[in-house]
Amino acid sequence: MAASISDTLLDWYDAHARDLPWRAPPGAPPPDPYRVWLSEVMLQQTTVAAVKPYFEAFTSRWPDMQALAAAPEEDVMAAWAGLGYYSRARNLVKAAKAVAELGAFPADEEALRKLPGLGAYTAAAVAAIAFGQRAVVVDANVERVVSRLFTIADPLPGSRKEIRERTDEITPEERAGDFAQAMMDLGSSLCTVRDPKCLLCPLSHACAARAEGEPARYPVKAPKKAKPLRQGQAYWIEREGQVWLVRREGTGMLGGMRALPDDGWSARGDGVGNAIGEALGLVRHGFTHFDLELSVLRQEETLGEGEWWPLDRLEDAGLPTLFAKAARLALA
DNA sequence: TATGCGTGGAG
DNA sequence: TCTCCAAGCAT
Repeated sequence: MAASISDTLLDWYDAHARDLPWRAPPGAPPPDPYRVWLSEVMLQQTTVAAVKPYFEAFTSRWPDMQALAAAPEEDVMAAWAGLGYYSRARNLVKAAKAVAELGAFPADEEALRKLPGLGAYTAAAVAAIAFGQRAVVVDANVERVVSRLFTIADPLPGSRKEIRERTDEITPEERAGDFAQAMMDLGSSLCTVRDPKCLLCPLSHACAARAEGEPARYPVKAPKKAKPLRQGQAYWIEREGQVWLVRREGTGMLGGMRALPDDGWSARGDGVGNAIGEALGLVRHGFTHFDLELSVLRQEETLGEGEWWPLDRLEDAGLPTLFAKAARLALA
């Protein structure tokens, strides 16, 4: 009888696993759940290359859950600046406090799922990778690999139920964490979106899409909408080597992050855009669901509640990328 | 189920 | 330059 998909993949993983800062070698005892959790949250919709320096910075500054739970939220938000999806940082702080309160990291998928910021994927990944439990881990890599293995022709996201069932069928009872990481390594290195490298793939013999001849056709995806263009203004208010920064409120766009004052473009669609001032230039920035053209204007009077921030420490303010671009333009 | 939520790299 | 999209979650 031919080796199972999971056995074949685990053999491949034992030989080819990537060495990553948050990962234990194949077959080794599981790494610290705190590090697994932190890495998994950082990796949500974010590339390994982008995460690495943030993971090193966070684990140096806050080596364990207790340290993170004791950190002021604004420090964590500032340290997250540039990584995107800032609700992750807000939920990170909440989850750290909840775990500190519990006294220990929840050790099963159901309990993990209750922590803020842990959805179906992350709860399963932490349960499998940090606690050695069998869990069905489905991320975008797994969706792609499984769609190809079984030529699942229904478009995403409608095909998620079938993909999950198929993933469950091929997930082993032992080493489910290594299996999940192997699937993700396979998806990122060989079974890639555009140019799958089937000649190097350990699962090509079992792959229906490979047999069909056009594996890149999978997964089929529903067409996406065009992004609208919004326009807005931000204000550069400088005095005696300092700049006026506000902290954005709430859980919406860039919520909790330090920022330049603006005209409300994020909440209203387009901003009010009626301020007069020296035009410093235009910043273009793409968000997930719209593109923004932001005019940066010099103003003299402070706007809203905020704080004077020294220009020579502006790097430490933790400005999200949009406002970091605006500041760069103002200081050029 | 659909929408809001960032950013940087690949092709 | 432009389009796609990555170890998704919350509502």
